[in-house]
Amino acid sequence: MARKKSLTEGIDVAQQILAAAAPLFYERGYDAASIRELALEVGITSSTLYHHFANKQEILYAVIGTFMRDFNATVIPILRDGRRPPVDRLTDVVRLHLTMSDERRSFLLNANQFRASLNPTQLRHILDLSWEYHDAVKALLSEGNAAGVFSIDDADMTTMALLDMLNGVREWFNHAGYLSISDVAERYTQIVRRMVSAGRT
Amino acid sequence: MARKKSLTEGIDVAQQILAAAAPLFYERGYDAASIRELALEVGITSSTLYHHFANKQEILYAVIGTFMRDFNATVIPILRDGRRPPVDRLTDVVRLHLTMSDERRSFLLNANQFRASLNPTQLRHILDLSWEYHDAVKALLSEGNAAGVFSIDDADMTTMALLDMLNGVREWFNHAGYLSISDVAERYTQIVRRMVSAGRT
DNA sequence: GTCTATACGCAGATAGAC
DNA sequence: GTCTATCTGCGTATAGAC
Repeated sequence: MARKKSLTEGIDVAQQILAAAAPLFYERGYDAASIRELALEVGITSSTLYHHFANKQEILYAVIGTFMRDFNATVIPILRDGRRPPVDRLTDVVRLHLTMSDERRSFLLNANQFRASLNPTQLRHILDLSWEYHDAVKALLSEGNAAGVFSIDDADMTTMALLDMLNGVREWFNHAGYLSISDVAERYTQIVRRMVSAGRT
Repeated sequence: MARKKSLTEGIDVAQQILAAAAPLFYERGYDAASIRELALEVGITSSTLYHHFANKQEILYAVIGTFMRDFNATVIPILRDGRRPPVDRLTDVVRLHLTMSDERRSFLLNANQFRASLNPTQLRHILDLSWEYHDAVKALLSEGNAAGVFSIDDADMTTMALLDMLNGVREWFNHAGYLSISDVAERYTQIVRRMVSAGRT
């Protein structure tokens, strides 16, 4: 008879390490979180970690990179979907950005916070991913502006303002509060529409 | 004949420590920055640091608290100056927030980043300072809304969005870029006016 | 109020058996 | 692929002389 499998059995160990590292780095900080603590949470020893990753820095890089790639893969196609009205695409992205960065609090677009902990090559790759998203948002704003459905003065600055505002939410949003992340998304959608002067729906 | 005084002579050593600690903590992170490194930069030994502060955590607390108190003392009177039109007060605060957080990059309103490094009492004091500012901004938005010069749906959310957006600037703003902080302030003022639907000037 | 010397622990990382 | 054992250095912090 086949024995019962544990929940995590069969899931790649490297994946488990990343899944444990993400919230650990986010909550305690990269430097404050120790390799031993991480190993303990995964249920392995710290030596085993080094079989899967060359060093601690590579784990950080993998955490940030993996989540940002996922995020971009989800969001960028929506931003670029020319068949839909710009306002609708913008609304969807506001909601998705807030939802994803809440569910996976370790997701970092403002990876700036970890700039000092990554080597130059790693940092460049991360920033490239970040700019991919930024550029797609900016392109949508410009497109809407050209089409006359948005009215903005400076697409670059408006994009920065929008992204910073969305990234800020997970810092203060608390599940225990009276607002759900969905409530916040609804209110933020209204604010964003004002920012781009899209009028009321 | 009185001997020539060095620039820093006579300035309180504790003040010098804070002035050196602020950028160090900001750039390398609180955990990554060592007490020895800080001492070296001030030109004293690490032992001497402990004559002025009980421990490293107290230095962090003093850095954040000092700057936030200064900031509030400058900005809150402007927000509450009932003799001036709400739009003017808001514009001034956008500019001051950006200018001050650029000049003193270590100034942290989103002190959330350091929540794990402060003890509960310290954190509470810092968050109290943060809320003082938040509340003053929110009150201004509500006042303008009631007076009919602003039009916003949710003063709380708009305040959070506004502050996150302003705090975000120092993360990406680069002196080497083509925009000065004053240029950014001008563009952000326009964006903020749209957010509160204050119309064009 | 500043120094020299040092305690003490824990960090990241490695060697080598199984 | 995971373990036990361990290296080595640096971290915060302290003792005590001047």
